Amino acid sequence: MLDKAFDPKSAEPRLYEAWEKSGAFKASGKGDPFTIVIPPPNVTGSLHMGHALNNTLQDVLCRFERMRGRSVLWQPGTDHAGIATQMVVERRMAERQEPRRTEIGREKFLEKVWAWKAESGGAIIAQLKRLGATCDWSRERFTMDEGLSAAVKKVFVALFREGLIYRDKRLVNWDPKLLTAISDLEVENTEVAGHFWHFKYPLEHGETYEFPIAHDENGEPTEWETRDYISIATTRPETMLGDGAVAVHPSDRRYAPIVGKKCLLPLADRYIPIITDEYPDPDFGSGAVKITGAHDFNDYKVAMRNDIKLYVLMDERARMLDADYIPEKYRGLDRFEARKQVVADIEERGLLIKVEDKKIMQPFGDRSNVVIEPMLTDQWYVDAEKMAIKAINAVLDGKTKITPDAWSKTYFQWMRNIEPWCVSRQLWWGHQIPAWYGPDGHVFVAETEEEATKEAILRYTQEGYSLEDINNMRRHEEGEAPLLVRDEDVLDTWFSSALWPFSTLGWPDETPELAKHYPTSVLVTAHDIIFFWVARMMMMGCHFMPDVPFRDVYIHALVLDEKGQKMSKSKGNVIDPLTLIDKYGADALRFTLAAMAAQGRNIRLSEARVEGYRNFGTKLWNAARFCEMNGCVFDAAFDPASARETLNRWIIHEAGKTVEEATAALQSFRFNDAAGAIYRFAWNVLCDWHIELAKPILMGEDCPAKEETRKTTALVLSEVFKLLHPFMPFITEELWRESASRETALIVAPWPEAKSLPRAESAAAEINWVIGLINAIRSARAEMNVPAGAKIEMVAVAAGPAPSLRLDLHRELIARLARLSSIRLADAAPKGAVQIVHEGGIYAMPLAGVIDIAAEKARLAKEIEKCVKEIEAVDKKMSNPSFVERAPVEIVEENRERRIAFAARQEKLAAALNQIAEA
RNA sequence: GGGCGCGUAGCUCAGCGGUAGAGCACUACGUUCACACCGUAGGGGUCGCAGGUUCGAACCCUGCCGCGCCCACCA
Repeated sequence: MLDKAFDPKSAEPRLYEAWEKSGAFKASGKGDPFTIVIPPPNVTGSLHMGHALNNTLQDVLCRFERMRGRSVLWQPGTDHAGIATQMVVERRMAERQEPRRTEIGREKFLEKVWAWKAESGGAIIAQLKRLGATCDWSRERFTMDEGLSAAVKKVFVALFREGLIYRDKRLVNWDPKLLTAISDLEVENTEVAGHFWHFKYPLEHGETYEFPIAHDENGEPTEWETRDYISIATTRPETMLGDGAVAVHPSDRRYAPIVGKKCLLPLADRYIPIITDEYPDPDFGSGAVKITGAHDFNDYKVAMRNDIKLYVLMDERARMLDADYIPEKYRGLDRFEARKQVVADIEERGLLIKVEDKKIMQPFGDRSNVVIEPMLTDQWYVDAEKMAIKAINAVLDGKTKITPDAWSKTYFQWMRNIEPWCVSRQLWWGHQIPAWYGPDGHVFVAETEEEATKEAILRYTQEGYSLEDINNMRRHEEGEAPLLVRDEDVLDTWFSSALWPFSTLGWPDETPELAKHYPTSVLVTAHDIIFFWVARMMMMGCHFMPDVPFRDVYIHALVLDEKGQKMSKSKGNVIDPLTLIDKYGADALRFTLAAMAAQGRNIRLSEARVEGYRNFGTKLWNAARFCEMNGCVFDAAFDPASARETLNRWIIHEAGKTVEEATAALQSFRFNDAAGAIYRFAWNVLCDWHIELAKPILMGEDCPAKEETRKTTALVLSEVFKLLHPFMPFITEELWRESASRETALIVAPWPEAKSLPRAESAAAEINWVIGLINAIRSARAEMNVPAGAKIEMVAVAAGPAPSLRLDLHRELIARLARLSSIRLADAAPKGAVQIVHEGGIYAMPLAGVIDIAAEKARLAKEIEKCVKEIEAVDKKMSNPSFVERAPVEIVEENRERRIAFAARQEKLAAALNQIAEA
């Protein structure tokens, strides 16, 4: 006996445990493999709404495919999240007033991180389970576990040997708070209020030139002033101390007289050349640009092109260096203090022309939120441009399909303009780069130190060193030291994530899982990590594997808050999915997310919607209770094709249509369409009509029709459980178990097949006629203010043989649902009756004395008005010759029929109006 | 500066070439033996604006207005 309502709190953990124990999450069976690798959440993380959506959709697909008999592997795991995790642990150490990481050293620190991971790293996994995620937890991986580390090493070494990974000294995005380089993607450019300072750089030897200050309409100069300086503008005055030149555009005639000469770099008291380069825009600012090659990406390029000296100004914390080219007073100052000082000093010397307020784009570290400083350092790079080629082609050729297709454009755009990927990070938590340096600075890349050492010995031997020399190399003044010193840096977290689709399956070993499940079927993710992750998996997968990492990429929405803002911890606008699960159950949250996951659109989550879908679950629960109370028990031996009753054939027909619709939608990732179709069928068709229409039979005398109806109803309800299971796994599984004795759990039950639910168009037409009539009667009753409880008589006027038969067949149903006391046939409508027109028939309800003549007149007039409007619309179309000529025949025919139907209806209504007017 | 997306019922959103839809909210009625987390009936939209294409446009095209996102080196 079913309880009064479903209790998610007690049922969910119980059901989940049963599924897991049963081995349902394992990729067994002989079906076609269906594989999804989970976007590994950060070990530091907890489940947010984005995860909830992402994993709901993956779980919907996995459950759907599992029921369709495929051998489903949903590969789970977590990401070590280098920067984030290191930050979390360091913060915790600080809170506990423990020694800093630099004080305890690398090894001790890493022990602490591992300890932390062991202690609280599993939180998000538990939360995924609460959502109902059917990952194969026995295969859980971590990006820093042994197997994945082996994959990382192998990939790094291979790419290095192929020349696709290299070490280079160039400008990188430096995070002065986290003290590491970061990639372009980890920089967030934000517009901030800044200033634009205009400085004079005096010319050498007090030289002067004529600078045009007014022009005629042709742009010819008309007025000049004599200048002994060149005017430059900057948003970062402190960097002037590192200027190596001033550049102007070669076509800029204003500066032609002084090109090639030198100007004084104030404060630094150096002379720097005035050069030409294509970079300066003559129409912007003064047209002259100070070139600070070591602290600006553009300037760096100019400096490289023109062989301009670079002056590194700052240390790793962005404090001014103690360097001989920096005046003493600035040394040791923070860059922002230095800025103030520089401006003050320039002004004091009378070299400040003006200061403008200006909005500027400033780069911030996405983790640290401090201003990123371009710094000249040695880092490791992946030659992304070369690796992108195969990845681009794979999508072009359709080997990987991105859905919605609009995102492939974004993918291409980024891939085609890709920059070298800086993969080294000056952190401790992560995959330490497998590179070792010899005494002469030569780098040896190998999977192990032994191999690197072997290589080193080989190289030095070939260079003519004897074994003894090599041994001597190991000796420092202090004594024994290793020949090679390992690179301290670790790899970008995304480097290991990029290998996820094959590293989790066992690569580089040739495991059975790899053979069976690669390429994976679909990657489900949000668009904000297309660059970070999808693109890089494509590059790595296409390079190291014989095929693409996934056949489909499904890009889903971002979940936003009610104001349409991205949820973020810093904004404090996060809606916790677990709170919603506690309140409404996991099923309600899942269904809401799926129902709102329309392609190409973001989701603004509203709690009312979750509540609404929780109610849907309850509705289904109650339908099942009804079935239970009325002996509708699932019978595996019952064949829906054997159903004879019209009502049963109709509901089977409708169920078949729904199966088709939901299946097609799920196959093409239209989650919202699938959810909507199932919802409408379950509530608006099965509950609202079938169950209501079935009541008289179910509650009547025992007979074959009753037995068939019981079995049909139970069967259709079972089909709903199946269809709904991917979306609402808990409540459907519970009902599945409670409503019949079954051989298998719902989670592994076969997905419904449309072909086993035969269509019955004539039955559908008949039942729809009944439904329509009931609707019409109800509507008229309400409008005539007939009390809901009152039973009234109905007279079918001059009904033809077909409607008469239908009326006769469904007399009891119609009477019950429309609250009629009797139904009889007559040749004319009785006086003082409300008359309705349904599919050409007139149905009158005599309301002797009760009827409000004026109200009935108004009602009929309103109905007639509707017909007139429809007819007018059709006439307008039909009277247009080109419509009849050019529109498809079936459209024209449809309109013709429409006209006939409405005209007939209007005629009947008019007759009714006429009659009532006489009365 | 490029690129993408969005403006449809009070709110959150489907629909994207042939009769305007859902959930929530709202109004009226309802103790019908599954369900008030319910039922029945109903109100509510010139589908951002202006042009164009088409027999026909919420849907395609162009422009404009408003909003959002991504990328980018204007010092």
